[in-house]
Amino acid sequence: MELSIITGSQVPIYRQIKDQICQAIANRTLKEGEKLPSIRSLADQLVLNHNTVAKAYHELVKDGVIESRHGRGAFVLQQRKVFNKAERSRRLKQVLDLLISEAILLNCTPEEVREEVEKSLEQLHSNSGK
Amino acid sequence: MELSIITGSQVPIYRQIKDQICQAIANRTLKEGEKLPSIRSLADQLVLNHNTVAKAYHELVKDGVIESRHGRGAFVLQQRKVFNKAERSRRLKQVLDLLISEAILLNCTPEEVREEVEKSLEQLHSNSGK
Amino acid sequence: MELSIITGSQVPIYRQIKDQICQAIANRTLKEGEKLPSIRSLADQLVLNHNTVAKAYHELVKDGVIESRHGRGAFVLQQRKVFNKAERSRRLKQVLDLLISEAILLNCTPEEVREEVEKSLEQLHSNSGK
Amino acid sequence: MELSIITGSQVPIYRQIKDQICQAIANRTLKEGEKLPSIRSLADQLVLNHNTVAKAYHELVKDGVIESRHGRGAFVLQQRKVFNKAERSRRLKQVLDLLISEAILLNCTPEEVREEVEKSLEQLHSNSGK
DNA sequence: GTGGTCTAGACCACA
DNA sequence: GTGGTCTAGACCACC
Repeated sequence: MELSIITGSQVPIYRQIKDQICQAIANRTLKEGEKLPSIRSLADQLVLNHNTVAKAYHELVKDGVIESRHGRGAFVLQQRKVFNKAERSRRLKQVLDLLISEAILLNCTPEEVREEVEKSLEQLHSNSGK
Repeated sequence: MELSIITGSQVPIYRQIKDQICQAIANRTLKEGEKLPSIRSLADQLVLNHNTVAKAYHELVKDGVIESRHGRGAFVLQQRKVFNKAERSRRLKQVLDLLISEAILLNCTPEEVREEVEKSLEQLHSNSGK
Repeated sequence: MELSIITGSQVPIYRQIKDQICQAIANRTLKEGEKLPSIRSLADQLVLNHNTVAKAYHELVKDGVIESRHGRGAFVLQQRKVFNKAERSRRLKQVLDLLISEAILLNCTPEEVREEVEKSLEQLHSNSGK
Repeated sequence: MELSIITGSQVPIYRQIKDQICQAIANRTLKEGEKLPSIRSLADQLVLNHNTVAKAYHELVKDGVIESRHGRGAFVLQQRKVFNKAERSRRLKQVLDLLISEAILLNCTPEEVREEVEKSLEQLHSNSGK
């Protein structure tokens, strides 16, 4: 599995790891029942503190995405928690409020916001064909 | 002016104040040249420390949205600061990273994100014809 | 890094810190990508409250000079934010108003002001060839 | 006497009054022994709080530029306090340090700073022929 | 350990 | 009265 960390981003590192594992599961790079890399090996690979990776794994366990088997490692679970449409809409709206405020402050046109959204959405494209 | 603060939110209080003032200016609840409530009176009204309000106002000054006049108060600027394209792109990107991160976690399709963006963009439309 | 603070000065402490860090970067005492002292350690060293140092760092972040990484520290940015001509002019004007005000009070001739400006500009020369 | 106040400036209003009176004396618009407008009439004319004008006058008295005669008004003094060259240089340097820091932060060339200085110096020109 | 936010309260400069 | 700065100390998120 290939993960890439952007160190200057607003998104915390543990969240980037979490995001990318979710994405890998969604597009079936990581399949159900498959073993994840160990916390320490992933930390070494990404040159991170192992506590950072541990936090990401811990949240994935809490979210029911992976399962931690003592002494054996972490494994992708069969059942993924699914957010319903209303829940997804509600949670996206929180971030979108920030976006709109920033757009107002910067005096952007709606068109410009759409363009920037499209640019950022490319990261999601690989996830759309699943 | 009516502001509402959610204390338990992820979004820091000073940011909520900043956002709501921006929106008030955008929808012309606050007009150009108009005086904002004083830092301390707004702090009293929202039951906050005055430094929290001061921080919000200070950022608005830095962003060229309002002007602070020593001993007299803060006023909405007549002429907004112009951000260049690169700066607008840079600052939008910071928020968009959060959006994409959330979308990945929620397993949204790009199409669904576009829909939600369009819904939120309506707040911007009302302001774009002026 | 050696900073010196004058507590009785007209110039606020956080501004003195900001200025000296800018100058340290300009004369390459602080290099690109280098880590700044932590907020709290610098506050201890200068016998200041940590919030005062935080305010200086925060402004440097806003001005695109340094980058703050949560839990890791603050770092000199590789690539400086580019201000457009209008913005540079606007911000220089603010300081120049103070200069002219002082020159009037001291009854200086324009020629004398020019001489003093040239003396001070030498600090900028050393940085301009890079 | 014609005074003009810029309300959005960094320079406090009382200081703008002080500056312009000094300048008027220097270019002999106001002559020695001449009566200044009363505090309240000047406050009315400039649409200011009379305390603001009073503060300007009070500092001019303290600096030995004008004299306040109880019940009769304020008058320009014969003897103006003269700053020697070294003193002028020292006081200009304080403000010039701020200018250089800002120029470094904005990544200005020395040439650009000179241009902006020249623009601001035009306010001093009327004072140079005395 | 790091930075980010918030509170409480103080003192100063300006109008 | 207004805003600007600074201190002291708290709690949180991140690494």
